[in-house]
Amino acid sequence: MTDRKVWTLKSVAKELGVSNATVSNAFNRPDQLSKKRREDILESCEKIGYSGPNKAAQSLRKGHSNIVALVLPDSIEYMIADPVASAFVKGVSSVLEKSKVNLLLFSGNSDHINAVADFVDGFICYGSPRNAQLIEQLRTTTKKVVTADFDIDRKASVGIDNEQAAYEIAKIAIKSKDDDIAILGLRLLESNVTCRVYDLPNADFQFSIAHQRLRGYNRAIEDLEVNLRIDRVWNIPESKLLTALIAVREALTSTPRPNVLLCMSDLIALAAIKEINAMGLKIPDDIRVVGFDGIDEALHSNPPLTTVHQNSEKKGIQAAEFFINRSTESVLIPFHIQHGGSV
Amino acid sequence: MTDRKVWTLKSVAKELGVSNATVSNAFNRPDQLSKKRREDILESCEKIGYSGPNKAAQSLRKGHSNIVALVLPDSIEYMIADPVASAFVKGVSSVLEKSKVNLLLFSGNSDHINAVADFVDGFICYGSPRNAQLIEQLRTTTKKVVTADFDIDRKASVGIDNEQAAYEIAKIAIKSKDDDIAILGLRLLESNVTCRVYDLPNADFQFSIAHQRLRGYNRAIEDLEVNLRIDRVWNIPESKLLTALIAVREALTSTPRPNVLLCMSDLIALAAIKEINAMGLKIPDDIRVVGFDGIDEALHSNPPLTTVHQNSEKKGIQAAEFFINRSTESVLIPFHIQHGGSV
DNA sequence: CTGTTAGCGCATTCAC
DNA sequence: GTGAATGCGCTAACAG
Repeated sequence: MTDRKVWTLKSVAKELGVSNATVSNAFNRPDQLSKKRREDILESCEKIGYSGPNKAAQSLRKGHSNIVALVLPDSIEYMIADPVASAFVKGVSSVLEKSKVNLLLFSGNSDHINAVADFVDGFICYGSPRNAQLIEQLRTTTKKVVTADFDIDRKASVGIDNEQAAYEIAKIAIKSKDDDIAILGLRLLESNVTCRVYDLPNADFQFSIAHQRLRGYNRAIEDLEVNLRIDRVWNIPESKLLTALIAVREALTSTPRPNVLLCMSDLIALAAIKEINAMGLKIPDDIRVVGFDGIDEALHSNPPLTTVHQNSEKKGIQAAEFFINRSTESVLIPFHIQHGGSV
Repeated sequence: MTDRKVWTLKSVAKELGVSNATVSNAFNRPDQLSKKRREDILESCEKIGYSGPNKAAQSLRKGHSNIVALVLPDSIEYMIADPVASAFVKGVSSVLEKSKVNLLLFSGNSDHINAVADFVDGFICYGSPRNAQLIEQLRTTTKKVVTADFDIDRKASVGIDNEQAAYEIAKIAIKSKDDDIAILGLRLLESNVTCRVYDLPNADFQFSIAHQRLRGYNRAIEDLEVNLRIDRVWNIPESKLLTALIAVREALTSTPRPNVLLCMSDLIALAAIKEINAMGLKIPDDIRVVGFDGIDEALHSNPPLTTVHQNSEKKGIQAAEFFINRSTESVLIPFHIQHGGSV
């Protein structure tokens, strides 16, 4: 295998007997030289195997790379397992691909956006990254930032009205003042544990979608004048069946057994439905269950899940379009209640 | 909002009254200066808000970036929808994340690897990219390349013995010399159409996994001395239920109706099972079906699918490890027959 | 241990 | 239209 010469713009210019600028212009600024000259040069480059200016050097010089980093809430593996996150990524990538912008996947567990910040034109950030330091880094970066399901002041964002959605679904789930409600929360706490939540953190975390949803539930609970016992709120650290199952079992085996389960994700609700069926209890007669997200699987449970449907793919599309258009807007995307048979 | 100064190594050096090299060394080569000096400098940098050398410039200078491009067979959206591809990506990302290497997703529909080649340390290429030009570009790049389910001469690769696997599963599916076999192929043709295949292309395409599997099927067919009619091979351009359904219907409505379906992916086989059930036919009595891949859904069809199980996630792990270790090996990963009730 | 120098590969002035 | 010069931000080699 003969090692082929590695061309640079400079060496190409010398080879062709023209100046560097001319070669550069041939690739970047057609108006700066005659058509014929340009075509000759491009043809020669093709022939010798020079496929154009080095993009890394170009990026250093021009200050942009045509790459955007998608900051995920957690690991890349987790994103793949989570249908909601996958749908978002799908939406983002469809827009970027059309715009010929490349996508770098960035784990929410990473230490520092610096590892990629200088290579990318900016960040699309989906949900609050597990490593909270990234938030501060994103807040202070000079690069473009669009967030989704999560806000950083003065940055463009897309999301839904989580509080209102939670309020509406809770109103549907709760039918009587005597209902005994349990809330299966998703990432209510910063820590990675599945447990009951007695005290809620005060800080930034209050703005997480989990807390927005919790406020919605609570508002419905107050409106309907029902009582929420102090030991009825659980934290689940990630939206996974097996993780959710732990909290589900705790809730279902507590005495008295709650008869309304407000779940902050469909995956949690589906875990609950499975467990309730396994226990031989009837949904919705013995227990009512509502979810959040509207994933496909929610249509196929027994009974189908009543849930908040949000269009994650569209959210991704919107976020990517905001990025491309350098928007600084914040929008709320519509959601709707999807009626199954679980209430 | 006060615009904070954007520091460069040079401006920081001037500010601190030391030379560029000293600042650079403080970040990159601790052995080149006293501990105290280093700590002082790093602390000052922290204070003024300089978070270290620009990675893009660093990469231009050093020649590596700690980013690897994962070249997908098709769009990113398609990868997300395909459980086999997702599992592969999951495997790759788990290894890269552990090694603190960043992942750029690169669509197999892209025009040219140039768009990212100068930013990345190399490519992991999963399956033959839809845009065949990328293959040639990958062949001639000077960057590191590892391929999976697909080969480029002289590059490291991981895969399974597709021909042998296809041979074994076909031997299980075929039970009599009188069996009437149909082959539902995945990407047997380069073109994006769902249709019968009468002639097979000769060129490079012969080395695709589809053709390896076809050879396996054919070897079993010859071994068992059964006859494969000339109009019994279909091409399906992508492993999707709806796309597969078209070919499935063509096959099932042809006269005489085949009684053995050799499917090159589980998704295709599952489409077939669904359709056969809908037609009121019995599996395996009326028709036998086998798949390829061993995805989770194959366990839950009615009846469960008999298929070739391959560990895609492990394949991803292996590919990423090859990349990290600069391996130039080619390995075949074991597969096994997963017995369901469909034969 | 420190500072100076010369590029990494390129794009943009500015004269001609 | 063209070519030389400057610098994007950095690091490695070298001299001190």
